[in-house]
Amino acid sequence: MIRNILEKSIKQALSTLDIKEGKIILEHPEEITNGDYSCNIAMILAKQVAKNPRELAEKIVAEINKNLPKEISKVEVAGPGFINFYLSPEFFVDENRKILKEEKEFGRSKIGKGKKVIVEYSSPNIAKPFTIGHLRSTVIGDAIANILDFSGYEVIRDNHLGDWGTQFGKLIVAIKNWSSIEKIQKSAEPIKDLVALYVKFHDEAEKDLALDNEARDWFTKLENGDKEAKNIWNICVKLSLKEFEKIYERLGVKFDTAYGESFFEKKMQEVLKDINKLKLAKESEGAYLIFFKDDKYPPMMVLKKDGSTIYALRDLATDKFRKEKYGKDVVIINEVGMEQSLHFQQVIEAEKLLGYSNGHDRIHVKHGFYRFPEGKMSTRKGNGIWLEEVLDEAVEKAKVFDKDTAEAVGIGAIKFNDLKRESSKDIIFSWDEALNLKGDSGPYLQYSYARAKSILRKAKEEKIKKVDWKKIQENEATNLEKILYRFPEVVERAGAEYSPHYIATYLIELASAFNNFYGQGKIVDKTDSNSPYKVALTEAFSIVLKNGLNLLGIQAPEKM
RNA sequence: GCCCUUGUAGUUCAAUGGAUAGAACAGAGCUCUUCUAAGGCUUUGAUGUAGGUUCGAUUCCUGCCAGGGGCACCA
Repeated sequence: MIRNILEKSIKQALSTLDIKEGKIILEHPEEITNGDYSCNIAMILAKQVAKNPRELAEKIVAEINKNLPKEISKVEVAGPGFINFYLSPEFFVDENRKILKEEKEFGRSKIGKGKKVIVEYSSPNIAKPFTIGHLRSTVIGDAIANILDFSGYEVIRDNHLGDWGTQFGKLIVAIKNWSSIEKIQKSAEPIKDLVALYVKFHDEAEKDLALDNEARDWFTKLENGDKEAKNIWNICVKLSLKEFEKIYERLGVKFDTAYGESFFEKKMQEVLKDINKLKLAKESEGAYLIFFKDDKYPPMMVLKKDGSTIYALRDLATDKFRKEKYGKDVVIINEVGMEQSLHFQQVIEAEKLLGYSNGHDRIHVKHGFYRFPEGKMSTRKGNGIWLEEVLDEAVEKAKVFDKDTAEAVGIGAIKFNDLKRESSKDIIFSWDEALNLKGDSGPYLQYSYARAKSILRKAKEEKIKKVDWKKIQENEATNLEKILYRFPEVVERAGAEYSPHYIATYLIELASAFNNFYGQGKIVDKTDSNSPYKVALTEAFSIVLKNGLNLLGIQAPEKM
């Protein structure tokens, strides 16, 4: 990569000047007129060498100039002591050529070669609505998995279904009291019925305290393999999975594995044995919990006072299983909401104590809530917005422009709206914002892609010649070229920080540069000798944009 | 009470300790006989507050103010 060439150049200059090198940071200046890369090393080292920063920078530049790599056309000192690098036109031409050659492989790297990673995401709860709240984990987790896969990791995508827990006791009680499992099976909208029952349970339980105990009993029965309980549970799981499948299909999300929590039911005893062996847990108020040294975190419950298990223990069992199945070096990433931060800190700490984890192989990627003016949404109160309705509405809105691509565009809009921001922050949900088809949006990217494709079709019709790479004489690279080559490093950063939004914001910048390029004059023009190169550039743009959209899980329509 | 997290134009978001804090939407003004106007161009407008560290702070540290989340039998 070009970064390495620049770094080497700087290092060489520093060593001839006999300066102990500091950390070399290369960044892109915000103003593109300030060069393609900028280095602040002189300002950092100035004090150490007792020189003023500009003076030092000048010396470094003089050294670099003595042995200037062909990729660099100019190096200069600017501002308080920045060293700015201007890449040569030949470099950009070479990059474009590379993009056309590598096509959908452009941006792929081997950073993660030989490393395995499990990305756990989406993880909806059985018999609960798939709301817009689940969208975040689904979409962000999927993008992270795509990015890591593209970076050479062996990625296992796991949907950790919430198919176990006291909630099922509640559901069984509700079904038995106010409906029947047969009725639900016949229903046109079984999940909505189940949710309604769940909500009703909570309303009734406020008046009738006996219901909660009944629910606990039924969950215990379920854990003990009671036939009736198991049957109801099985049906609920099947109905839910069918519903989820529809959503995943529309979102274009796939999983490699979907071990529900129930799968770990029998594996928890082993974890308990490990805990006991190391004497990590103590009894308190009838329950059984792990206490942390110096109260680093609040104690974590593993068994309830009635002896039944709780999700913390299931999570430990899950990770123990993963380490056994995929090897102890596997990295586990949980894409789960912020509100579970403490839980994951506790789980990870416990896994360190248990020897399941070294502490670096367990990562909680957090995301904020979708927030509404009324406050945090809650399935319990029944005011969550169903994702299906949001998708339908988005698709409906997209039909105004083009019916054929409405599904891809509407869903692209929703996904991009989620992915474009740093995930840890809350999203204040507004229909206008989420369904926005203008500006910094998924449709803007898709539109730009379709437009580029249209130009390429036209170029073919007009029989524009292929570029003769040897004959290209460029004096000044376009802004589009100055952004295109950065894709691989953006992917690298997005992967390193588990942050798809870097790709999202990059793609917007890229598409803007292209649209500006488009606005500057004809691309397909037989009378223009530069036309072949402009067409090649358009193609390079379409390739990079498509690769980027793929990573975000957003479709790129050929026509719109 | 303790812990975590967030405060950037009217609004929604960017910004690897760097240069004149970028976009988009909304507002004002241009721009389709031309490969897609879901576009392009111009323009108005912002770092909650008080300190500290630093050559340099939206970014790091401390206090305060304001939002959000979590803290034992839900997941």
